[in-house]
Amino acid sequence: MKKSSGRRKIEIKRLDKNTTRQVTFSKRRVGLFNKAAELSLLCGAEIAILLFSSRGKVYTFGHPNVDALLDRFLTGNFLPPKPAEAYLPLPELNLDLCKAEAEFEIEKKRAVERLRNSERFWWDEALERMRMDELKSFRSSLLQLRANVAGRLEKIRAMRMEDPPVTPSWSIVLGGENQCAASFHVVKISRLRWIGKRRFGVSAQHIAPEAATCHIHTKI
Amino acid sequence: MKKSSGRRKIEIKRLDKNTTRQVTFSKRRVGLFNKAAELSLLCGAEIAILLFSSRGKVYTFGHPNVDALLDRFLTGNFLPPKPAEAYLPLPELNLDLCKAEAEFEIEKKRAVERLRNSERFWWDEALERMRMDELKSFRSSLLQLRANVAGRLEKIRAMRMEDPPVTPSWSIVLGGENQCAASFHVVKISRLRWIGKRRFGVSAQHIAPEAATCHIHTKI
DNA sequence: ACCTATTTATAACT
DNA sequence: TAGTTATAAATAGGT
Repeated sequence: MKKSSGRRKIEIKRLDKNTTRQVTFSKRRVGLFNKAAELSLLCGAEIAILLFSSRGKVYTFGHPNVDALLDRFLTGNFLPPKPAEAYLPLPELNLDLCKAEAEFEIEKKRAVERLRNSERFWWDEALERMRMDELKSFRSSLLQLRANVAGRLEKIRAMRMEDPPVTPSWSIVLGGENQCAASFHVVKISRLRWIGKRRFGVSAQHIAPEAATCHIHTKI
Repeated sequence: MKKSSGRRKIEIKRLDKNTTRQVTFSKRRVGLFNKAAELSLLCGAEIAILLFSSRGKVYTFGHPNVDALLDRFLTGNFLPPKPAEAYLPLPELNLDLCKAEAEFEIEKKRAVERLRNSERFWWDEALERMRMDELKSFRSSLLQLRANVAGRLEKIRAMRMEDPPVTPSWSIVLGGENQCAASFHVVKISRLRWIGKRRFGVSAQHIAPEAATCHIHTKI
């Protein structure tokens, strides 16, 4: 005699029964995070997942961890930070690098001024227009940003302490960070169907209104 | 005669062969995003996935879209914005709300000043200390933040236009946003094994060094 | 890209 | 929430 009717095919649409929906959420959440973990390990990829349940709980998955990946995404530093050794300039580049130092300092001063003058503008103006709730959100964003900046500065400082650079510190910048900080943009926005097809970019008439968008970002 | 040897079991560890790794990445990426889409649709959950390939490409999945969810996560607004109707104050609360209006305006002015005076400080100081690469990252963060703020303001404005509020606009704030903006914290940090077990919180001796951490955030 | 033998995930039930 | 089992779905290796 059968002990279970076994798995049955279901339609992929909102589960109406409350208990079923909750059980399915738990099971599939674990399944999703396992898939993410496997992908990460098999292919050396890094993944962050933010999962908001309909009842306001948030589950996150991250390899190596969520915050670093969010930070990388928001700041556009899409490549993982490499070990400091990777940033040592090749000998034959040393001359160029030394020549660049002076220009670099000037460029930096200009950048600071640009930020001061242009970026501060919208901020002042926006503050006036915000309502209280908007102010609160904005403040949270700022705090987050401050934490990110502080964290990054501290990390860099710590690195300098324990690993005194043989090359001038800005050479690390030129050799590595600049490369890492290269700009990216979205080259492809395709749409993923909820049901059926296993592929991106299905033809337009197949796209349901609830379709999610899938972005692929690529170095400019 | 067999047309294929069929699927075979593999060990979950980095795939050494380059082509295999790339093919697997593509296939499993699609599989992962489909799982996320199904979970979202079946259970009414919202999901953002950031996937960094080992070669510097970034793939994102988001329902309804990545940016809104990142914003929600970073600002701590974990509950989805409800439709405006949900925010109408109950009749018996109307008196209190009206009384609150005046205080609210004053509170807002104070908040603006606080932001001006305190938040701008670290920014000025930090700018001076940053190196060029740090400036660039910081600028990216600012641009992102500006985009978020602009988007939010615009959305709110659009909502007001097409749906003139019967109640004063700040009542929406009090009734809804405050509730939504409640603080959360991490109540559980469990670890997920890469291989085998399908569950969080495996005992410590089973945790591989490459284990990912899984956070569960809950309302305080 | 497509194919198919298999492995893996999971819906319903306990 | 945890276990069971029949079955649906994903996918490794090959073309």
